[in-house]
Amino acid sequence: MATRLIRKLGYFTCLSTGDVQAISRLSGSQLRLYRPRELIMREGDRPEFINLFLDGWACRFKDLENGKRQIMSLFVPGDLCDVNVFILKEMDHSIAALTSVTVAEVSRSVFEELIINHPRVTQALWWETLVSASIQREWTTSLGQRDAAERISHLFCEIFTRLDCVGLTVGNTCPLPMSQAEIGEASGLTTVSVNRVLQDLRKANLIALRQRTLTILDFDGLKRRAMFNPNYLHLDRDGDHLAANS
Amino acid sequence: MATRLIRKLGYFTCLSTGDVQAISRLSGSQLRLYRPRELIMREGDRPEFINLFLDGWACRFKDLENGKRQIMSLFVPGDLCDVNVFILKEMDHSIAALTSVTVAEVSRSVFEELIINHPRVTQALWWETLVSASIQREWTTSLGQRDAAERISHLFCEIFTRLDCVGLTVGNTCPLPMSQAEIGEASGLTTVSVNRVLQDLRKANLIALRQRTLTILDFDGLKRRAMFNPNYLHLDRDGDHLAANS
DNA sequence: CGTCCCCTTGAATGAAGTCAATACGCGTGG
DNA sequence: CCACGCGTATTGACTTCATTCAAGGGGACG
Repeated sequence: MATRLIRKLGYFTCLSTGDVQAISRLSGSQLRLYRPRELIMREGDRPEFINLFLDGWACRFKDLENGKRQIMSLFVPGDLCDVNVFILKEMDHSIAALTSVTVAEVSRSVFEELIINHPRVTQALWWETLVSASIQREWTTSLGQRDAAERISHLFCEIFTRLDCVGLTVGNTCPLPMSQAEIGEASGLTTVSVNRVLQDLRKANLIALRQRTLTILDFDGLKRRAMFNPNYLHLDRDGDHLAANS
Repeated sequence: MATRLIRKLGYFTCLSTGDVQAISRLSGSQLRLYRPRELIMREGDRPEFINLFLDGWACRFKDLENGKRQIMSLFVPGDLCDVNVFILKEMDHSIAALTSVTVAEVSRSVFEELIINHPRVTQALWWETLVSASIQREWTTSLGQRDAAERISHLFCEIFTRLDCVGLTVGNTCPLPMSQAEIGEASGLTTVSVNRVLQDLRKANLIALRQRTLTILDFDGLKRRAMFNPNYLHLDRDGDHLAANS
């Protein structure tokens, strides 16, 4: 079921019952399972579906000629992979599962049927697209201007907030199913640096992290350390001012 | 006139005469002029227009609490600033002019009229949106995995290619109206580092750069130095495979 | 029991940042 | 016309943060 997505879009606007049902129908699309590290889309592929992530984590990444890899973004349950990708002839990067992953493969026709008949959902998906772009810009900012500890702290603040709005946190804990190497690939650091930063954050009593579970012991402190401002996630019911038009 | 945008969209698909006329009408929107360094949108503003850049360069940027600034993306003539931004309640970053800038302020109603009546233009604008997102991911990759010389070389390759596809290059030269400090803000480096990298690229006979004009003396060499693969710009007539559906 | 992956730690190295001084080009106003 | 100021570019010396290299430890699993 697409409950994660529906819950997330609720941060943008109030969806009607019909809207909710229409979105639910997306997860009636062909489901596909991937194992950890399995490729979901490969650079050069022609995109044929919009992947709706129902369960598990995945990432976009690019391998460079010099052997380095950058994880450019993360997918968590409730995320959609590029509304309207099939407009592009081929993928310019790859997508891989980080954990076991379940996706619904939404076809072009199913998607178009949805947006033609549900203008409010269309708006909500636009919002989702704009937020994804905003997250990507924030990652650019992190890599450009934040030091190692700030980057990782920021990443953790973002992940916790994103998971919280799809109901995947428990108290001050959330899953974090990434190895230190993968955290490094996402934050432009080496495994060794990630490890040292994590030690520091633990010593400062900001976080605990073990067995792929993150506990945020001092969210305010972590936010301060990260210079984290959640405004870029646009979770404050952005859509309300558009209600009159719907 | 919106000739730059029209020319760019031509890399995606063949537009009909009616499509072209409809896009041209966008530049009949309220025009606005900005001077160098003037703010075009401010963090916290409610977006009310889609800015279509007709002339001059601008940038998105974010100021961090520690006083650092990251330029997250560049706008050159023919670029659109966030199709459908008015869905967001407020801007999470600012946009400033780098040079003197002319924009057309496209209102929500004018924009909606365009996409309702011109499905092929709608597709082309989706393509533009997806390419912008792709560029943002490439910047993330650059900042995460490329060293100083590679970042700046990559930036130059990208800028030249983008300008070329809107007709703003002359031979192997193009405008580059950014100070070394601004190049640094875009590439996550200090002015001093930018200066040293530029010396190196000049000594290697890859580029010349003076008076805000970039000359690429050895594009292949520069691409190699940058690990530049233009696939992420999707300029190879991506739209052709969709022709049957239009 | 051995292997593989992941995490941890120390020491040496290196890329980019910081600090600081100087030079250059250009427009303004005396 | 020249002096001045301002923004921009350049250069050298020093520092620092993160990387690299290398080694070892722990846990899961066949």
